[in-house]
Amino acid sequence: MAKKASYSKERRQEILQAAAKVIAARGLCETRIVDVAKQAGASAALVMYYFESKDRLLTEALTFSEERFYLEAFNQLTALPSAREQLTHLIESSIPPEADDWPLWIELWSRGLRDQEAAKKRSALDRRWRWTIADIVRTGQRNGEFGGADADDFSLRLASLIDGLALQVVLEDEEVTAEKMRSVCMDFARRELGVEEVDKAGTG
Amino acid sequence: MAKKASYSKERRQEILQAAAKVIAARGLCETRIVDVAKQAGASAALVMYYFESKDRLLTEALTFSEERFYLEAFNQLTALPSAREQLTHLIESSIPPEADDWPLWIELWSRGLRDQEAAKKRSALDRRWRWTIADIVRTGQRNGEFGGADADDFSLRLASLIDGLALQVVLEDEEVTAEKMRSVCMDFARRELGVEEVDKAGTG
DNA sequence: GAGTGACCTGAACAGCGGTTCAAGGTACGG
DNA sequence: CCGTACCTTGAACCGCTGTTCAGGTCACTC
Repeated sequence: MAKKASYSKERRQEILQAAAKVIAARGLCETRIVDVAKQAGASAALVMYYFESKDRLLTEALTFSEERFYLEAFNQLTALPSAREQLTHLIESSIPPEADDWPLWIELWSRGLRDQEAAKKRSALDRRWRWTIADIVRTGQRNGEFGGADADDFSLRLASLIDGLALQVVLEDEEVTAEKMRSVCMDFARRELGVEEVDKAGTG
Repeated sequence: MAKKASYSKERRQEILQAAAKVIAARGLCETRIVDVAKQAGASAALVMYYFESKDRLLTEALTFSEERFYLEAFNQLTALPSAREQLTHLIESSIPPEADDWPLWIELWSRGLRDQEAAKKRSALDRRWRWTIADIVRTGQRNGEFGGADADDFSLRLASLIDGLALQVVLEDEEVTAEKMRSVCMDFARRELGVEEVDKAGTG
């Protein structure tokens, strides 16, 4: 209703990106508007000019950042020729610390517990992520790369596995290294779909 | 070194429990010392008397609460006669909303990103949880209830799956209901270990 | 060159909330 | 009773931070 005109879209996005950076560094609780403003090379008042409140800024920053991550990942995927390679790349790109936005996801989870809007957006992002997996699987099954498992079931299980494992890796559980996460995920995919790991085709 | 004598152990625990309750209700960021004090039927100054700072209170409250949860769950498990029933119960007791401390776990995760102490404690708790699963599996394999899979591998995969799925359920993803989580976990266990679901043996 | 509207800021406001402190119970030993 | 040690509190302190506001710059129009 009382939605303010949003003015310069670019400046707005700069602030969102700055906010995401600060959140990733300091955490949601410890993020001050002044920090965000400094990071964006602006004044605190300007941040308030673009966002009605700190609350809205934070929620938007988190979802904006995850949206961006998804789009980039999706873009990279479509450039790959085979479903096998796509799935391998998807798994690879989920492994910390190369995948560096897990901290933001975790903050989004905790925010989603009380912020209805954040919860809704998070669900939507995750659902799209699972659909992406399922689509890869279906494509692979259609052209004979993959066998067996139901695509939707598989995507839910793989996505959950990735979430659970990445959590351990990010929080530095000694028993769950990035390498361990990789092997567990790839084993899982191989067993369920009959995929062979794609050797990272070398430089020319 | 400069550790204050901790005085009345009971009062201290009352405060910790009160803190956990407030955190679960309001979230970590929004938890005020006054809220905790009110919940514990005490003054804010008393909370400061038992804990050097708000920071320490929060971290201790989270880990204390999870420790309690684990002990209770473990206790229930040992009362069950067969490995099959133990595993089923373990899965059941992880499903929200019956399992009601997932919000606290999520807060602990986000806190673990920056609080070294919280991260360490979380890792330890999770490792112990996985060992518990692995022990059940080994017992079951020894007496012929279960077959196949490597116990440690299985426990990591099941625990990760549970984390990932519970997350979706807690954050109310429409596609992932509690029932869905149950069936996915049980299917996974059945497939990997050859378990049949234990019918909840009725009231004798 | 006055007017307008988008963009931006420094400075001040306001009140919240962690922390401190001086002091009042209360129990117990001598 | 007096002393002491633990437990508890109301009240004050004070720094911090979200938010507001009055105004300033710039570009562009008539």
